Amino acid sequence: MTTKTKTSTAKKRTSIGSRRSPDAEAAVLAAARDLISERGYAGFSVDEVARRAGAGKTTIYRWYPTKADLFIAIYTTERSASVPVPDTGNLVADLVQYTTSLWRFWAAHPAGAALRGLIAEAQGTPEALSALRDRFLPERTADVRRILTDAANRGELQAHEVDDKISLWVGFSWLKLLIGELHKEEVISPVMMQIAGLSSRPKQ
Amino acid sequence: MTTKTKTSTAKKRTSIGSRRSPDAEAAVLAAARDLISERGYAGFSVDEVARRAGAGKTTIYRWYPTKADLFIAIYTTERSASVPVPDTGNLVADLVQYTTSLWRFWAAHPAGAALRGLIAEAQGTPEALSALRDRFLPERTADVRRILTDAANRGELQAHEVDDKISLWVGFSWLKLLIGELHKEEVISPVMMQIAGLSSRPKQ
Amino acid sequence: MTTKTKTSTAKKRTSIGSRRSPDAEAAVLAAARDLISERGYAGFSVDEVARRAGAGKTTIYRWYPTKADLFIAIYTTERSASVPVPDTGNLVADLVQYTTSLWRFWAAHPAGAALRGLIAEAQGTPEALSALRDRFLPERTADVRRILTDAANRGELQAHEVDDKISLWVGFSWLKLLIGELHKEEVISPVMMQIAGLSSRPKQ
Amino acid sequence: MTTKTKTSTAKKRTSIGSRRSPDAEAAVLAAARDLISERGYAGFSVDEVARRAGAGKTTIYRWYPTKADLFIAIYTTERSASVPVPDTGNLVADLVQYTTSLWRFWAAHPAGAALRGLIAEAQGTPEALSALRDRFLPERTADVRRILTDAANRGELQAHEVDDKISLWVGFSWLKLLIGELHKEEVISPVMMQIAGLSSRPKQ
DNA sequence: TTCTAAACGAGACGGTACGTCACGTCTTTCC
DNA sequence: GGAAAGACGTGACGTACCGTCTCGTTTAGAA
Repeated sequence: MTTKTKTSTAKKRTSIGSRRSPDAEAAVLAAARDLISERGYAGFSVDEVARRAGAGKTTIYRWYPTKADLFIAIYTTERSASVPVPDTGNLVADLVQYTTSLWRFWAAHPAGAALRGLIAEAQGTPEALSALRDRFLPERTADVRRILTDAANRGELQAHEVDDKISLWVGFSWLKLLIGELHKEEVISPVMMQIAGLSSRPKQ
Repeated sequence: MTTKTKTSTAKKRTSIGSRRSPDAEAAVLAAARDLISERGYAGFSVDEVARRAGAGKTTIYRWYPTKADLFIAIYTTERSASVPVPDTGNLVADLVQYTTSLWRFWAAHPAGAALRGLIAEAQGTPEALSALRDRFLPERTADVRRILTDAANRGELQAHEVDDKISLWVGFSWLKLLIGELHKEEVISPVMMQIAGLSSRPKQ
Repeated sequence: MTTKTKTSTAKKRTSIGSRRSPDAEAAVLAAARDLISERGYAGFSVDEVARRAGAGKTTIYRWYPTKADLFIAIYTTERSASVPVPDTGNLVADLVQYTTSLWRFWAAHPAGAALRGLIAEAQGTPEALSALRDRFLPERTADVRRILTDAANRGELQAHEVDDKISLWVGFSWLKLLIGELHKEEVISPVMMQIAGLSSRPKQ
Repeated sequence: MTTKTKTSTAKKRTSIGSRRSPDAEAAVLAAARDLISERGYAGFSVDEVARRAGAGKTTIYRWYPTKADLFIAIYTTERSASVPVPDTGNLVADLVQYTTSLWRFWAAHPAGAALRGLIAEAQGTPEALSALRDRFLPERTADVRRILTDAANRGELQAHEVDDKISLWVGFSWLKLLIGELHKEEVISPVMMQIAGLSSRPKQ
C-alpha cells in the first residue's frame, strides 16, 4: 500500500511514526523464554511477561496477538543451530542421531516447554490449532522429511511411505514430550528401527 | 464410652454422615460432558459446570479435585462398550479395526474432547501429568496391549517389541487427535501395517 | 466457670437419645467461647464451633437458631458472679466501681467479644437487633438501673433522669468496648462524675 | 543471545499508566450507597456492588481495599453540607440542634447505614477498627469538638472536660444508631443538658 | 529543523474463573 | 429416636489474567 499520493484533498502525511523497537522485542522474548521454562504452561501469563520484560501489554499483543504466536516465536528463535541434521548415509543412524539431538534440545531449552504450551493452547483455540497444524508442523518436520526422502532416494524405503513415517515419528516424539519422558533415550534406537522398517521379522 | 468392655481407648464414633449423592454426581458428569464437547478445553470451567448441573462448586471439587479428574471421569464413564476389542487372528486387521473404532469414538463422543483437555491440562499441572501418565495411559492402553500380546503369542512379532509398538500406536493416535485429523481414516491402514512391521521391503 | 473446654484426647461425649444432652450443650458453649475470644467476630462460624465441640451443626441450630442467640448464651453463662453490684451509698463511687469491674470482665472474658459480636450481628439482622434491644439490653442494664434508682431514693438525682443516665452510661461503655479502649480506665472516674451530674461548675 | 533487557541506570521511560476513572468511581459509590441503604450490612457484598455498578471487582478493591474503606467513602461523600454546625452562643442549644440534624441525616441517608456497617466491620477486622478509631472518629467529631471548645471559651465548661463530653456524646449517639432508635428525638434535649452539665441539682 | 504518527511503559478498566469458606438444610448411620 | 458426621445448593470472598483502552513520552521518517 505505501503512499496514497493523489487522494486529492486529504493530503495524508505518509510518513508514519516510530518503528518496532528491537530492544523491546528482545526483552519480551527473553522474558517469555524465562517464564515458560520456569513456571510452565500454567504459570505463563502475558501480564507476567510484560512485568518481567518491563514492557507494556499492548506492545506484546501488537507483535504476538495470541499465546501461540509467542510460543512459536520462542521455539523458532531458539532452534537455530541446536539440532543439526545428520547425513550418515544410513536411515536408522540418521533418525537416532537426529531424534536424540531433538529430545535433548527440548529437555534443555525453553523451546520444549514452549512446544508443550503450543500444543496445549491448540486444544482450546482454533487459531492456535491451525497455527500448529498448518504452519508449525510442516516447517518443523522439514528436517525429518529430508532425512526420509534422502533414504527413499537411496532405496531404503518407498517414497509413498514418507508421510506416514513422519506421522509416526512426530507422534512418538510428541508423546514422549507430552508425558515428560524425554529422558528415556534408550527407547529411541529400537523405535527408530521400527519406523525405518527394520524390525526383526517373526521367526518362521 | 460406657459399655464396650475393655477396648477402652478406641472409642471411635464410626457413623459418618451423608453419602455421596448419585443425582448430583450424574448431573455434574452430564454437564461436564456437554460443556467440553460444546465449548472445548478453553470454554471449560468448573463454574459453568456447576451452573449447568445446578450443583455447588464445592460438590464438584469434593469429588474431582482437579480438572484432570473430571476429564478422566468423563472419559471413563463414556468408554464402556463403545470400542470393542477385535480378535480376528490377524494383527493388522485387529489394529485397523480397533483404531478405526477408537477414532470414531473420539470424534463422536465428549470423551475425545475430554482427552484433549486432559493432555492440555497435563502440560501445566504436575498432578494432571502424573494422572495422565501413570493412571490413565496404562489403563487405556490395556486393549492394544492385549491385541499385540496375542499377536506375539501367535508369532507375528516378538514380545520385546510390544511396548515400543504401543508407544508408536499411542503417539500416532494422539497426534491425529491433537491436531484434529481424526477424520482422515485412510491413513490408518498403511500406518497400522508399518506398526505391525509389514511395511513393504525396499526393492532389491 | 472456666468449664473443661475439650480436654485433649480422651473424653468422648456419649450422646443418648431423647432428651437435650447437657454434655453437648456445654461442649458447644465452651467451643463458642473459645472461638469468639480466639478469633473474634470475623473468625466465628457455626461450622467451626461444631468442629471444635464435636457436635453436629443441626444440634447447634436447634438450640441457637442464630448467632445472636449463641452470643447471648455465651454472655449470660459467663457473667454470673463476675461483676458484683456495689452499694457504697455514694452514686459516683458505685458507678466507678461497677464500670471498672465490667470493663475488666469484658476485657478478660469471652463475654466481651461476644457482646461485640452481638452488636455487629444486630447491624445486619433484624432478629438480632430486636434480641439486643428488647431482650439483652433491659436485662443487662438492670444493675446500673438499680444503682441509679437507689441514688435517686437517696436524693442524689431525680427519678426522671434515670433512663437518660442509663443511656449515657451504656453508650459510653459500648463506645469504649467497640473501639477497643477498655484498658483506658482513667477516663472512668471523671466520666462517671459527669454522668452523676457532679461535673465542676463553670468558674464564676 | 543475551540481549540487554533494560540497562538499569540510564533510559527511563517516564510515563505512568492510565489514571483513575471518575465514571467508575462515581458508579461504584452510587451502587454502594444504594445497596447499603436497601439491604443493610448483611446484604452488602462487593460482588453485588460490582454487579450494580457495572464495574469489575478489581476496580473496587483497587480503590477500596476493604469494606471499611467503602463505608467511609460513602459516609464522607454524603456528609458534605447536610449537617450544619450551629453557633447560637449557647452550648445546650448548639448540641441539641447539631445532634438533631445528625440523627436525621443518619436516618435519611445511606451514610447512617454505612456507619452501622463500619462499626460492625470494625468488630471483626483490625484494619477496620483502626480506620474507625484513628481516622474516622477524630475527623467526624471535629464539629462537636468545636462546639464544646467554643463553649469552654465562653466559660460554660472547663477545657479539660471536652474530651470526656465528646465521648459521652459519641457513645450516646452511636447507641441510638446501633439499636435503631434515631427516631426518638425527644430524648435529645434532656440528654444534651446532662452532657452540658446542666442537669437539675439534687434537692438539698 | 520541524512536524506528526506510531510505538512505547504503565496501568486502569469490565470481565470471567479460580479455589475456599460459611451459610442453613437435608440425609445417613450409629448409639 | 436423637445426635454425630457430613453432603448439598447458594453465594461471597479476594486474586489472577484476559484483552482493550487511555494516558503521556519517546522516537524517527517526511516535509
